[in-house]
Amino acid sequence: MFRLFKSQRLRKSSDFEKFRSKDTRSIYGGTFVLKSLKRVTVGTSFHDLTPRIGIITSRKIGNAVTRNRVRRVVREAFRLNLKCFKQSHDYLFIALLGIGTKSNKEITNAVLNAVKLL
RNA sequence: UGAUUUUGUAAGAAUGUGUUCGCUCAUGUGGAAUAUCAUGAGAGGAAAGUCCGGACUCCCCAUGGCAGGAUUCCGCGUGAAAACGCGGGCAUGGAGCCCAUAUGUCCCAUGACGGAACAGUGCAACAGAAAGAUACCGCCUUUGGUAAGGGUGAAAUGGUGAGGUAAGAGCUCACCGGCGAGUUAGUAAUAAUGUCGCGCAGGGCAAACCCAAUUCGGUGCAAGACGAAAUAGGGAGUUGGGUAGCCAGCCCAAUAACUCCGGGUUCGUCGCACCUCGAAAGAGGAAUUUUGCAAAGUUUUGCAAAAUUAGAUAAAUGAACACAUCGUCAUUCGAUGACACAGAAUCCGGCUUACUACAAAAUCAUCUC
Repeated sequence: MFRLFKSQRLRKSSDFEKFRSKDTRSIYGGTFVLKSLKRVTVGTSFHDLTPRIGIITSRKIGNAVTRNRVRRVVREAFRLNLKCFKQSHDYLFIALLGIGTKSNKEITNAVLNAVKLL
């Protein structure tokens, strides 16, 4: 129920390139930007319809330890609150400078608030 | 007690236990899957910087020359090599002792520590007349000579005394200092020298070019191999091409080869996870942990058995809650907050840098007896 499959993560650079299109909705959350994009689905199975997420943590936000932490926290927020994310949509989380000082709970709550506005 | 250095161990978003969820890999359940279940494993001393050296990879397994890079006191040892350890020498700096007819001795620290030569070139703030060739004041027999005196400076051509001179000067001499040769000591770096020679014809920088000796083929896992997918032998140019920066040598080709532009694809597997052998099943070995036995005698050794050996790829090693274990600091003294540097990316050995706590050892400083 709360599993996170590889099919629920964006793993190809072509998936990331699609977020450059005009249909992308984005919201600024202080220390991050969250983008969403409706995906063209072919099948009707779970893996075809499930929302997917990609996380971008550039070297600007800190060293490898903080980047790892941000990735894990955002992934965990996505996994435990999958119902908040729309079906057959792709989401892109871009971490910005200053996110390294936020605690795990602060990041989780900020992400969930941003998803409701999208 | 404090500081520094070295070594070791890891630990503050901690550790342990439990509950709930989750990730990666391996093995198993007849086969397959992004399904399911079970079992097991899953970040560091620097994983970092990518500075050296190697394994391994491909390129003509790599020969000669040029160019280019690297190294640089001596001896011994460890090591595949880089590098490290020990001892010695020299230079510079500091503390102590001795000392002024002196300039030694000892301890500590630091050191890219070959070469400044009738090999060559280059560089140098401020002050100063002048920093590599020069005359500001001064002195003299004044279109010139003079480095003794003054002044500047980190540094002005060795010091003291006498002779000498127009005034001066190693111009000459004595002593001291210096350089070279010889001799002696030492494996050597080097040191000593009442021997011989040289008046000492010019300072610093080689982490400036350079010179000398030794040494180095290039490429780096985005190496490289295989599969799948995709596509139009399209256009232009060159005439041998490949080949390390270049040349030679070497290899291949002869109507094809190469370069550029344009177009397409831009996925997977292996490499790659302790090692070796094997097609595979498997066999042998290594290391770690636990248990048992034995020996020494109190944490080591040996034997036996069992288990284990990180392997991701838009990046696994995690999240929430409860309980237990505590330490330091701050505050509003219920509690809350803070508590190092930092995340494997082909693998090893070094170096360097970042940095917290604890333990041990050494050195130094201070205090007490």
